[in-house]
Amino acid sequence: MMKPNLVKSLSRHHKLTLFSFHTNTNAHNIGKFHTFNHLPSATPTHANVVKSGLSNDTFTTNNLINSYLKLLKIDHAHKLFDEMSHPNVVSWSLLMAGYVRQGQPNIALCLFHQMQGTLVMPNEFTFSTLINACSILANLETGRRIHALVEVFGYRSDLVVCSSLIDMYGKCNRVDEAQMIFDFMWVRNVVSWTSMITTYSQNGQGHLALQLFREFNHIRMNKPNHFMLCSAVTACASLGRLGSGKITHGVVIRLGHDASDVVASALVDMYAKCGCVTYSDKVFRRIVNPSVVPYTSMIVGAAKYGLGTLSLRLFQEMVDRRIKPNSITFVGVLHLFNSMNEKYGVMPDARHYTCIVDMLGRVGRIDEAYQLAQSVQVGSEDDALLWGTLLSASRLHGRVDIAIEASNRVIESNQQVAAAYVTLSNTYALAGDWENAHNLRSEMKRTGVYKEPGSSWIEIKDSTYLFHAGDLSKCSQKRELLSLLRELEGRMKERGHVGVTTGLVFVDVEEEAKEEIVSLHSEKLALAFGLLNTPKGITIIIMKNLRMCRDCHEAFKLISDIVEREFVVRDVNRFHHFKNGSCTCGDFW
DNA sequence: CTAGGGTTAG
Repeated sequence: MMKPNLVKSLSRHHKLTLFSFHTNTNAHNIGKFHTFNHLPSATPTHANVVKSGLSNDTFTTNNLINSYLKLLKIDHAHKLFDEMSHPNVVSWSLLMAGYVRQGQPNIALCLFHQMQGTLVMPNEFTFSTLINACSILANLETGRRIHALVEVFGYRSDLVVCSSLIDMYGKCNRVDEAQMIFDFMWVRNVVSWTSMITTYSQNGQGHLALQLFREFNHIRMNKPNHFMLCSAVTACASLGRLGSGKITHGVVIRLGHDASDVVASALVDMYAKCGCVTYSDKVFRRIVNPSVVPYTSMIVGAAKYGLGTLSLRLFQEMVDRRIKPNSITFVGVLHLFNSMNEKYGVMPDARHYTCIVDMLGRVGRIDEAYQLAQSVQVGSEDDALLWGTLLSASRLHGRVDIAIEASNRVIESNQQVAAAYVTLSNTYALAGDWENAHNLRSEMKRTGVYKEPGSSWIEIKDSTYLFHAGDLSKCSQKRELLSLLRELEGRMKERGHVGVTTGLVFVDVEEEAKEEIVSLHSEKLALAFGLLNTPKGITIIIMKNLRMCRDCHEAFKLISDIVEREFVVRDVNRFHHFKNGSCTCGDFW
């Protein structure tokens, strides 16, 4: 391998020698690079060097830097750069992009800082690289500063710069700002459309993502590529829209993108989230070398539908195939919590502890859950999740004492405050302490804390039906619902579910006054039901609060038996937490 | 000679 410093020093001090050096030695090395690294344009061509070597030192060195970067030798590249007497904007941009690609976007930003101390002016390449760095870091503050410079230097209409800006704002959860850029663009291409669709999709705006996706297809400027299709499929997944998901799957196949592993992974996840684990499996089995991502989707999907054995089998299969599970995989297989660090070297963090608290809490081991929550040091951002989880478990098991403590911790975190109030109030109500329940409600009213009502929806044929929690007023068949529930209870008893409580529990607190919570088994798993008629007169039941629980699955199967029809159930109490920010939406409890 | 989009969780 040639020594860059040698090339450099020769080029600086012995310019005449440079010619012969490159002619003889470097030509040989070019051949080597080519052969060993399969990077056709990784090295400067002989012609480039000859043409510019004597007169343009910067150009030559840039070519060498570029070669080193393509060979992932960033240290060599940086060294060359440091030795340059006149690095230009290309030299700077090259190095910044190299660091971003290498996973060190912070260094790229530092380099820009250094660059600002020189007379070299940034160009559109520099900006798109820097914006990309901010996007990866989800560093909104710096992103905005660079955006300002984009305006100052007159690159606001550059297509690539705008696409990066959309992406950056999207990754920082600033949908409005991303949309502003998109709306003001004069020229757009597939990438800019994809950036916008992805921004919607990743920020809980699946409807807008699908709307924009449809619009793109409607104007027929171009066919969607695998990037765009991925985001569209993800949007369907987040909405639980099986119908749209199937249509998008059709588009994927027609456009020949079904061989893309990433698209296939998105499809696997979409079907799992829409409740069709069978379809997930079909798509999954077509992936020749599935990565940890589709495996995780399958494992989590199976676990959510109570198919614990399948979930664990998939996990075992994954491990057997030497695919390394990551921290997300473990969220789906918490049973293996203890082997996380020992066997796989993944340190459990706040998210995993929250899941354990959830698991202990659900089965009624509240005190252990409480102890664990207390012992874990998590960042303040994760506090709401951790203590909110404990709070809902306390409500489930009527532990007013822990509920008070947990809700205080949630309120202190300043996130999900309204939900904490409601849950605490409901805990009081369930314990028969109506006075405190009402006091809390009045307190909320007085201080203007408002809780968004939770909702569920179900997709049947081409229509989506929406229900609000507890709102059975539009349900014309309340009586049928009740008799159906009785039947369910009876059948569950037949299958050996002892300790089934009969009847309905009314939680009488204002908005949720009419919410009926049905205790279906000894662990007081509360399932709220909605009911509707399909055009064909078939009864469909919607279950709220479906969780990872064997009994849920049992109930689910029973309902399937009764309605004898494929249907989709969505877990509506979902909690969004976006990749790069602390933005939350949806209804956690 | 330099730049931009995608998949897994809670």
